Amino acid sequence: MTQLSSVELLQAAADPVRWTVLDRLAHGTRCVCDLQEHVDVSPTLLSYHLRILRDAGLVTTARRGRWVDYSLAPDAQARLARAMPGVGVTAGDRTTLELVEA
Amino acid sequence: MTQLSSVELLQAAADPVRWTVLDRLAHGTRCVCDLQEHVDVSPTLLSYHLRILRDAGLVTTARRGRWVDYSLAPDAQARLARAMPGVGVTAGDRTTLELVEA
DNA sequence: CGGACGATTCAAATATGACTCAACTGTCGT
DNA sequence: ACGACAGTTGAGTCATATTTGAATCGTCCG
Repeated sequence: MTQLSSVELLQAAADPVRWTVLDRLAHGTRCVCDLQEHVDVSPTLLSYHLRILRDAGLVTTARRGRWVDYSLAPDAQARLARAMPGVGVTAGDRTTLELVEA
Repeated sequence: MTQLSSVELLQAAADPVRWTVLDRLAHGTRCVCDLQEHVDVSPTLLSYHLRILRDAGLVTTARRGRWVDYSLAPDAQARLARAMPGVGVTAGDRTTLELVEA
């Protein structure tokens, strides 16, 4: 997992299934079975997308009995924020809230 | 241009050429000929990628004589920030700088 | 006007990523 | 140990985004 580029990171997030998973994980740790209920794809396909998120280092996993729990990696939000084009330029000190509500 | 989803917006940014263009435009308005020097693809291909950014509403254009100037749309940064997964969750009031430097 | 320049469009070829299905691993309950 | 459950893996198929080359449009200059 050789430190991904900004583009590779954005590509990992720029998919309907993976975006939904990341968004759900932002609420906290979830087992695959929970994620499954939110995406309407086959278990196999979900697994495929989860592997991409794992490989990107955006999520971490922990087995709990039969289940596997997924969590957002601690630095996931920060790495994604840093991956946005024009970050070194705008930044200054605007809050994300300001950007979101602009 | 029917209001794009978060994923569609991220997909527009998640490409090496388009990311580079957006990043460069964050510095200010640039003609195609300037962008051309920063991407190492054929003029035809650059035009293809620029059209995708236009269709996404992330950039605007203005003809100036023989040249065409591209600018970041006023709300581009904000729309991209809003497109990040987990935005409604984290947000609070952390500065982008905090996220970037975490 | 005619040619050169900057940039875009079109149609066709290619490459990449998403998706499917069958087989597999690890864990629990009996 | 057996079978069911939760999830993953691997090898293919298919769709779509990317890429290419030829032709085109608008603008400037001699």
